[in-house]
Amino acid sequence: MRTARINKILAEGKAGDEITVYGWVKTKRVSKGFAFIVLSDGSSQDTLQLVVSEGTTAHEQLDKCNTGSAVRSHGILKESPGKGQKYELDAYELEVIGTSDPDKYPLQKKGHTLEFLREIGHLRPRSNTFGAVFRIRNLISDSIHRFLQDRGFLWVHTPIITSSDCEGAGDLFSVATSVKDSHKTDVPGGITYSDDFFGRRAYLTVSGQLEAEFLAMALSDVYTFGPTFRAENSNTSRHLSEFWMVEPEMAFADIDDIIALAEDLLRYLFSTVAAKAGKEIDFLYKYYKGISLDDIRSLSERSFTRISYSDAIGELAASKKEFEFPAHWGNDLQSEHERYLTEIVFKGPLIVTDYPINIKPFYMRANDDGKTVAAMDVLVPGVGEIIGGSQREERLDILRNRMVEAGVSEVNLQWYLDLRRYGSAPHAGFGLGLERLVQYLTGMHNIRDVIPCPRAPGTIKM
RNA sequence: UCCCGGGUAGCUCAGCCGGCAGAGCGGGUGGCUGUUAACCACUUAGUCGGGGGUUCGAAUCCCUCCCCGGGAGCCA
Repeated sequence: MRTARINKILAEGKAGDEITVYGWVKTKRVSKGFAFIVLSDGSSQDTLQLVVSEGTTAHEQLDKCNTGSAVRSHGILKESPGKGQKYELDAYELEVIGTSDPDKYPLQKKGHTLEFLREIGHLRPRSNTFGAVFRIRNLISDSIHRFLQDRGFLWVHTPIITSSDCEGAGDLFSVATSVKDSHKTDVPGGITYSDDFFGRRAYLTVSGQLEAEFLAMALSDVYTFGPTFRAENSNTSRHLSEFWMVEPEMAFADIDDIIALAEDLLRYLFSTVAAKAGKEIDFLYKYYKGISLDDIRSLSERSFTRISYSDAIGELAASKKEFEFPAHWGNDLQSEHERYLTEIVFKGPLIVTDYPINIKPFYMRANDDGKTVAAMDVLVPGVGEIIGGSQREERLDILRNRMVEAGVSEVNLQWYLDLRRYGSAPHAGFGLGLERLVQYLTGMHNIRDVIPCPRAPGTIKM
C-alpha cells in the first residue's frame, strides 16, 4: 500500500498529477450531479477535498461514504476553483475501506465541546483540535531532544520503578505483585514488602532527578525525558497523575547556568513552534484564544524577565490589588500571585529565583544568606509553573544537616551522599513539565486535553 | 480533599415560584450544477444522572449517592 500523505500532496503536488490518497471522511456535501468529500489523514492541519462527479465509479460509493469512514481515492490533482483550498482531487475512484454508521458515529461535522471529546478519548485525535495539539506535542518533544543533543547533552534513561521515596514531590504509587496476600498485615493493603517482588518497597518514580545527578557526576551534561507519576489527590486543570518531564542536569554548573539553559531551551521551542506549526497555532488561537502566533514569535525573540522571590514579594505587597492571601515573605507564591505577576505585571514568562529555604526540598543549595536557596521557577501566564529547578547542594555536611531538618533518612541515600564524598562538584538542573508547556503553547485550558490518555484521581479510561 | 456551578434527545441547551417533554444542530428522506460546519423542505429522536421522600400530580421541591466542569491546596 503505497501512500502519499495529504501534507505531502499539498506541498509537493502539481496540477495534473495522478495520485492515490487515504484518509477519513470529515464531511460530505452532496448536490445533484456531484459531491464534495473533505478528507483528513492527520498529517497536517489541512484537508483534501475530493470532487466526485456523477457517472464515475466513485459516485456509486457515495452512500457508504459517511462521516468517519476510512477511504481510498484515486484521481487527478487540480487547482480548485473554490475558496478555501489551493488544490482538490478530481476523484474517479473511491473505495470505502472501513464504513462508519452515521447514526452512531459520535463525531459530527459540527464542533464538539472538549468535555464531550474527553469521553471518547479514542476518537478525539480525529478532531481538528486534537490533531493540532498532538502534532504540536510531537514537535515540542522532538525539538527538546534536538536542542539538548545539539548542546552535547546525553539522554539518560532513569528508572520508572524506583526505591527512592524521599524526594518530597508528593505521594507515590506503590509497585507490588502480592496484594492478594491479605493475611499479611504489616503494611496497608496487607502485604509484606520484604516478601514482595523486589524484597523492599518500590514505587513509580516522581522524578528522575536524583538518578540524573549521579549520571551528571560522571557524564557532565545529561537529561531525562520520560513519564513520571504522582499519586496526589489533586483535581485541577493543571495536574495529571502521569505526566512527562524533561530534566536536564549539568555538572560544573551553577544556578545561572541552568537559568540560561532553561531560557535558551524555551525560546528555541517557541521559535520552532512558530516556524513549523503556524497553521496549528492559528487554528487553536482562533477557537481557544490562548496564545497567538505573533506572541509566540515575539516571545522567542526577547529575553525573559528575572526577579528574586524577595523582590516578587515586594512587587506583590506594593500592588494595589487585593489578594485572597496577602503575599508574605516565607510563604510560597499562591496561584493568584503567580497570575498577577505573569499576566498583569510582566505579561509573559517570568523567572523567579532564590526562594526561602524552608519551602524548598533538602537537595537545593543553601545561599550564603542562610535564608534562601539557589532555586529557580519559570512561570507563564495562564498555566503557572512550567519549570522548577535549582543548584544542588554539593557540600556533604550542609546536605546532611538539611536532610536531618527535613526528616529525610540517610539509610537509603548513601549512594546520593557518595556523590558528595567522592569528587563532589557544583551541579544544577531543572524539571520541565511537558504537558504544561504544551498547554501554554496550544491554549488548552485543561491539561487533560494535551495528552492522549490522561490519568487523574478516579480517571483511567483505556 | 475543600468551595462553587452543572447533569433534560446522539451533541449544545431551554423548560425549574409543581399541571401534556421542547428548540437548534446531528441522523434519515427528498430537492438543488462549485460546496467550505453548504442551502431548502419534511422527518426521526427521551430511564429529564441513580435511589429515596413530599404531593392528587415532580424534569421542577426536599434528602442522599454518583458523575462532569470551574476555583483552591499540593506540584511540573
